Amino acid sequence: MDIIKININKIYEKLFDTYSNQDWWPTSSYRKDKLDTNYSYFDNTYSQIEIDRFEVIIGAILTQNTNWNNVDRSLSNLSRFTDFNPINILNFIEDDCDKFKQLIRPSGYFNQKTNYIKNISNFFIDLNGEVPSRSELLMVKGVGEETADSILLYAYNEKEFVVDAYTKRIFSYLGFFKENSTYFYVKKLFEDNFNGNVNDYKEYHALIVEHGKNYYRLKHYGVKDKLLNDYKII
DNA sequence: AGCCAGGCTACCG
DNA sequence: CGGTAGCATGGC
Repeated sequence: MDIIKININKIYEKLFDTYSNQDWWPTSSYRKDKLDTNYSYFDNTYSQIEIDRFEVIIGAILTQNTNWNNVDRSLSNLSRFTDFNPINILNFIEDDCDKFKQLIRPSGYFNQKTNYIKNISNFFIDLNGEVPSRSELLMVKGVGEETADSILLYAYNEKEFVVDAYTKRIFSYLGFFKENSTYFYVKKLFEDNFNGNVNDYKEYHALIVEHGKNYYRLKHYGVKDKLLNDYKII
């Protein structure tokens, strides 16, 4: 058996034992505000399942290079004024773009992200309930590799491993690949070696982020990471 | 009081 | 191709 395969699976167990489950999507931590009837457009076309999906998708856009605490407030606002219905969102942006930007202001880059949300809303509507392919998602301006995989994994339960900055920092530090490895290389490494199911994929990514926050911020890269020291690939 | 967040696009050489 | 400026707020 390959040491890489063994350790990638062991690290998952170790992280899970240490941090327990992370309670990410689809369980949202933020407070869902009651719909504001003055601004809601009351579209009823979408089932709750679809709305839940889209809520994850919006979160995936808003959290790009942004702390989840900030995203939280934006999601609260969007819940209140649009109920995460893509039609309501598009109508809202059309109606009062500046106010929409204020809704998502807490999560930063609000000009860019307003456009991204407009794009993904149109894309989602055009899907008509179909599961998007990865390459289709990547054609949406505002959706890059990590966001595409996050959407597929957390909104659609597709078995796609999500690679983020922490994944690269932690596992390059541990010697699994060089720091500049491509997204695709790292993704494949995990998908070829990790034995987990879809839910384990969700958990693994969340655990990596949690561990990264503790030991792999830019200033103290890997410093004091005794937790994973045993799994270093020389 | 700086760093830094669950990145992406556009543009550069 | 690979590398990087710009985007923006809030938390610690």
